[in-house]
Amino acid sequence: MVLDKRLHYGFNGYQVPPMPRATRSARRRRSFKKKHEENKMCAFDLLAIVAGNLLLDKESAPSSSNTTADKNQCAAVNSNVKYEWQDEEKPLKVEACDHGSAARNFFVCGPSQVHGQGCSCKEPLVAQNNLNLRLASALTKSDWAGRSDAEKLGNDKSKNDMGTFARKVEGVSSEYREFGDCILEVETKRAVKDEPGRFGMVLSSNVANACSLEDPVVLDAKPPALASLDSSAKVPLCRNHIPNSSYPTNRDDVNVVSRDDDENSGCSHPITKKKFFRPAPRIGNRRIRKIMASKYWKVAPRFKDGTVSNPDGDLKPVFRKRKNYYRQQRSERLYPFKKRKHYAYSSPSNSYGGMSCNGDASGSCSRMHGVTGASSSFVSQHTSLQPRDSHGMRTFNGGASSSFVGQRTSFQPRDCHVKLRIKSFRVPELLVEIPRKFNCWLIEEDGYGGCDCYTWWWFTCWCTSSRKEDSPFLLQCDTPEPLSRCPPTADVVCQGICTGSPEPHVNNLGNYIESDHDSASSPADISMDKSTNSKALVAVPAMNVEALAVVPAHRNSKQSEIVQRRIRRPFSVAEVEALVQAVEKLGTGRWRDVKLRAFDNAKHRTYVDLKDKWKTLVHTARISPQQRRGEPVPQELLDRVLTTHAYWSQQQASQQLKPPQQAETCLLL
DNA sequence: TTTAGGG
DNA sequence: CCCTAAA
Repeated sequence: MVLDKRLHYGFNGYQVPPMPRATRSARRRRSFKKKHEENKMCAFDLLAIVAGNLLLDKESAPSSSNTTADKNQCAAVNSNVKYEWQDEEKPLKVEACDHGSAARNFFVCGPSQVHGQGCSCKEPLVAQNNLNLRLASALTKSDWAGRSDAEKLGNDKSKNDMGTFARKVEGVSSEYREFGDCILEVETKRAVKDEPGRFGMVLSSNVANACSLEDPVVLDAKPPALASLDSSAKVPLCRNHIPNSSYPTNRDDVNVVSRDDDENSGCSHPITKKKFFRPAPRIGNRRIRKIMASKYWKVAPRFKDGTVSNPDGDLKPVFRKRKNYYRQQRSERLYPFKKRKHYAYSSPSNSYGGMSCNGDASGSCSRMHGVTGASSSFVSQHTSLQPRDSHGMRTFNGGASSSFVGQRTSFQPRDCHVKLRIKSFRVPELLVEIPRKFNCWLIEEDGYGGCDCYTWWWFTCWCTSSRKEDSPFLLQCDTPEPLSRCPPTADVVCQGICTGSPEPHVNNLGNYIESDHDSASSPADISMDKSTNSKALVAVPAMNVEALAVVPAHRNSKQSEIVQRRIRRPFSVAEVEALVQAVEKLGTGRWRDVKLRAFDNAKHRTYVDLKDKWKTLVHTARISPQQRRGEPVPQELLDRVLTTHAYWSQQQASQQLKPPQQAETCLLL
């Protein structure tokens, strides 16, 4: 099915409001900063993905299969793909070329998570709340197997507790994990917190082939699918690394064009390359999930020629397990995000053809928070978009009715279950318009030369404007200019953030879709599918169309209001018991000690939580049993609470009297 | 960072 | 649980 002609592509960025002048104290400033960093995180949560067949332009076939893409260079070429970096003054043009061998799917992802919170590699990826799931490397197992140890080790020989190898590049640690036939790189830790806002796109190919799905795939869109990474998975090493530093820095207009002419199934080839950046996590998550699925599908016959097999049988059971796992993991996280305020930007909903979303809660396929200015569109052949101004993005409004079946946009309860049905479609040409002021790097990651490989193209963009090195989050982006209209739409959402950019171009808040029961937030869902013939590759974004609708940014937007809120986790009786015991011993003014003593292993319980819990316990103990709610706490414990509280209160009172006495004593002596 | 309290 | 003033 050939669907839509256009794909509007837009960017969203979280706009940090100007710091109030009144905010003078360092604490206040830190608080402000922290808050917005978190907001930005949220903003990045939402990504959209677009997948489709990317037919390559034979004409542009690169002359060499070699990749020379220097980070600062203009082009990277491999046997099948060519990228070009043009002069700073010129738009970046990227062409994917293939010689009719492989139909490709591509994903376009939004901005990547920029800030990491120092997550440990020991933790499940799902726990890497703030990290990117970088679908960096995608190697086939065979490819992997064919590598020398040295290659596998790459730059970093360290091995983490998960049995995976990690590497650190630019302050980012990542590890390689095996998924199905692929080796994916997952970012596990980011040391550099203050990085420029970025946009990211990931173009992937051949996924469909790898998955070999005949029918549309219905996936449960679970958000932080990272969890899906099997921690036990054996991790291969990879040599691909993120190039160090030196990103180009002065491109204003970027025009990306992907064209395809062919549709076959084969596989595109791999390319070896560099990645300059980290793709959006969420997307990554989705992506990974999908890939994982393929792992189980392996049992199904796979054909390079594109023959399809239907793995459903195997897939479902697996997914169920995974699902639970995700849920469990997720619950450990801080998800979901709480939407304090959101911009209910809504725009006309688009109809997505070929993609349907079924949610447990009707209309709640996904939830997004503050989405603006993001849109994508598939552009009909040979159409190209050119940036028209320095800030917004241009979009095609005309005539593009997409055939995607969209999800509803309204914000839904977080516990929604999302299912996506993806159908295939072809995208003759893809043009991506990137706002000026953002530099972009096309990153190509690749798989390997086999049919099962995946090829990824990454895009990183960020403000060209100088940012404050020391205070990236202090933004003076208080008056963002309205984005150009981005038609509601689409499947691709790209977000970015403009940190410290004096001239915010993109505005907006983060948006994200939450699609799981337990909730974690999940951005766009991606899934791909494969059709019997190469022509029918599919990719789907799980975004909420309406949510993606572009909304002119308003100066008074409250994007900064989106805040994360931890999931509520009632204390169990056992925890109460432990708390009471600790407080009996330590008193009521040493919550940190209480934490260390009794909840050291409960990372989700902070000393503040314990203090709060004690407070509520005292309250609970004082009220009648009829007034109590929640899991009943044994009266015995409540009695101890009162006793303990009374005791320590008295102690504190007496302590306050002592100092003077002691002083007096000293004086007397 | 912790503590203490209001919300 | 959140938010913050205070220490």
